[in-house]
Amino acid sequence: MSARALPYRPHNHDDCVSQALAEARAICQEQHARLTPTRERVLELIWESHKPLGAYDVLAKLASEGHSAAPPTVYRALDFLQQYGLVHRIASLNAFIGCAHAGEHHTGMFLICRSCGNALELTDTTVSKAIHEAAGAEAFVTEAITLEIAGLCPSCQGEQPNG
Amino acid sequence: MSARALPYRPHNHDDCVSQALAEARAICQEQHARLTPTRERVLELIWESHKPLGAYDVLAKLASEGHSAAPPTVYRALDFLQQYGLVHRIASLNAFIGCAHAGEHHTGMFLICRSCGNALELTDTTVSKAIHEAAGAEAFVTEAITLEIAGLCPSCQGEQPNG
DNA sequence: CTGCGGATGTTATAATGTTACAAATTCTGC
DNA sequence: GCAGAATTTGTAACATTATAACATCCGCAG
Ligand SMILES: [Zn+2]
Ligand SMILES: [Zn+2]
Ligand SMILES: [Zn+2]
Ligand SMILES: [Zn+2]
Repeated sequence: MSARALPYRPHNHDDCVSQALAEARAICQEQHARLTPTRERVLELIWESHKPLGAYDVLAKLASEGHSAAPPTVYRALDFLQQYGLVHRIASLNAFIGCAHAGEHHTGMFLICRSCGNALELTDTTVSKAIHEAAGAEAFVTEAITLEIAGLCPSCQGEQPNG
Repeated sequence: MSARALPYRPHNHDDCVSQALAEARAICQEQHARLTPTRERVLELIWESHKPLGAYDVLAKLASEGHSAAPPTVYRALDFLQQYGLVHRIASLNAFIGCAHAGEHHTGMFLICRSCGNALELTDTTVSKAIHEAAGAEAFVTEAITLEIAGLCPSCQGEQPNG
């Protein structure tokens, strides 16, 4: 598995998509989960870019391609994809993004550019270890971590320092 | 300024409230910001417990005490309070909680118990340093950090390990 | 008094997410 | 293949969270 492209750098994004879909198929097969056409299409739409996409944006794209769809269709697909670690929900944006480390049992940390909207998923053991230790020091049992960093990506610095 | 009580331990919570209000008044005076009755009352309601409170919960409490109020009233007060660092928004819960470190220029990290609902705000320099370094390694300019840990607080462990 | 700016009131609406139940599809044991 | 069970999908209504737009009030400077 090659290194991931940085979202805010020009890159052949079709590779991102096909790699994500291939991994998804493999993971679902291994886990005996059914990556149905709707679920796969939703995953593909989420991967259309590296910008987190709202559920209703996905819904609109589905509708625009003739797929009769209502909110539960999308939310169910997204729930499924989250369950198998194929997408993440970005709580601070009410939006969803494809997981860049599917199947790797990781704690995602997202760098979200407020200018271009792209999000980069990182895993950093120093960070997650520090978090677990801080929580452990309070005798708290960690189950889920939401870590989202808003700011400016390298490409957007200098251009518009302010909104 | 004494150490804060742990939210999930029995404590004299009136002290939490009065300390928070006193700090808020001091901060607003210093910053030439107007802590109007509505804003102060909203802050007080947020501080009614250590559980994050939804905007519409605040609204209901205001209404129940005769204060004619609509959503914008609450959201405006919450915006103001956030702006002056007196409350935090918990993105993963769509809820708000009083800041335990008002005026201290900090990055809050929240331990949120899924059983009792209480949230503890920590500041941990090891964690924030690790986060800033990880973001810096990607040449990302950090502006805001959302860090919310869901799990079980000490008081709730053992009782109901599952939902 | 008068005008100005911040704060609030009021109504309506947008955006996000869920419940409930019916219909269709897929799987399983035979 | 076929009956029944389980999963998935369709559909309509609804719940929750948040904002837009505009009128009004209030404290204060001139
Ligand atoms: Zn890409
Ligand atoms: Zn991931
Ligand atoms: Zn308390
Ligand atoms: Zn705080």
